[in-house]
Amino acid sequence: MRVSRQQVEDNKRTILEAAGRLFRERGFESVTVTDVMKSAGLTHGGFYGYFKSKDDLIAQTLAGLRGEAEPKSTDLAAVAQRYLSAEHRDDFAHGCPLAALASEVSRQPQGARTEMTAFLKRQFERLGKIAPGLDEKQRRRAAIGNSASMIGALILARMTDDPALSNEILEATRGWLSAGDGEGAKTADVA
Amino acid sequence: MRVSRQQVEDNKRTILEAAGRLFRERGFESVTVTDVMKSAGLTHGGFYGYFKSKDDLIAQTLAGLRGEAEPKSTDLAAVAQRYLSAEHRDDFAHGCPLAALASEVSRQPQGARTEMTAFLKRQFERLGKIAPGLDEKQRRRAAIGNSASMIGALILARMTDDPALSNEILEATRGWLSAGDGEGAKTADVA
DNA sequence: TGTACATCAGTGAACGCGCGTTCACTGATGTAC
DNA sequence: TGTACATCAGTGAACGCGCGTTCACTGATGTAC
Repeated sequence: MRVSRQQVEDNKRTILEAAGRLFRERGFESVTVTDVMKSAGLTHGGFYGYFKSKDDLIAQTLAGLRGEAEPKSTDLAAVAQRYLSAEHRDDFAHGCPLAALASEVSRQPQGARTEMTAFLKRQFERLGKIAPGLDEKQRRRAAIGNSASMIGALILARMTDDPALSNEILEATRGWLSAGDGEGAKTADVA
Repeated sequence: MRVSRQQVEDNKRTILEAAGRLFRERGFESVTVTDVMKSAGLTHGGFYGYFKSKDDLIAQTLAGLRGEAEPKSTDLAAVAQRYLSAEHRDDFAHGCPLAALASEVSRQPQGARTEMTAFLKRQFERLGKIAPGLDEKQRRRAAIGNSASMIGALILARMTDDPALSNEILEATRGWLSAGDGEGAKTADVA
């Protein structure tokens, strides 16, 4: 059942999209090659026509994140508001790959780690442009600090089985991030 | 080869300690029952004398974290300094269980999520006592924000395969956390 | 305190299962004339 | 443009393997007298 060249191209994109969703939902290990192919409307046997191995699929899936549309923002508070929303927390499949997969990537081979690192670097650069700060260096530091906070908060909010605590984590982190100095809400150095 | 009651007690503790180390190093899924038992100096067959299932082992291991000694601190900056150190980053086995396992716990059954939630609550309470802030509510917000930042930064520093970026993440987050207001290094609301 | 027996922690072979991967086959696509 | 043939994307059975789990057995521990 040979299919057209166009179909092959479409299928590869469909497979990568399915993998992107499934990996974020359930992690790399729990998702099988058969799961991904079925989700793309194919059978598992055809997989190795597209990818060298499951590891190759993982690396290519992460590389493909480059193409995903990032919501444009000129305001860091707006970014945090969206990132730390209940909707984002509850939508693993289309959410931030760093929050969903960073821990697991630590234990993945080279390819995956390199691709995810590239994604992280772009995130820092993107936030660095809209972060406050007197100079480049301060803006970058703010970009990194804000990223770490948002990603950490989202991971914790997703981890707990206590809904009230989950909401509190999102809300508290939003408030803490946007708190001015007068509130003394940052660290011991301030106190 | 029956062993003494004391030995049984010791073995259970040894198994749980081995599991705590291995799970943090490699994640729940990659660690096998055989790995844990071997690491405890036993064979896999005896496992089900101690635990109902692998899921039960996971839940009991997380419950056992309660007993781990937390370094005493009265200073949030000192906590961050230690938490965001290269040593902590490179020592999965004895490091923070939240940084190592929070993502995977999201996809675990009830038991694991409940135990990890209890651990997280204690962490918030512990930091709430030493966090700056005018009232209880502000201190709790600072405890949550600082926790999210530190955990997120550690996860990202462990994820990347770029050593320079990894160090930068730790250093930038430390600096960002302790930055006063004058530096305008927090969020768009400040700008 | 010593002895005889019951208990049961630990062992290692074996199980069923699902995984990643391979492969012979099929039939629609692409190409040569 | 039509026809004949070569190509090759997709299928589904089969593979080897390692996993979680079970179980008959062993022999040291614990107990009853």
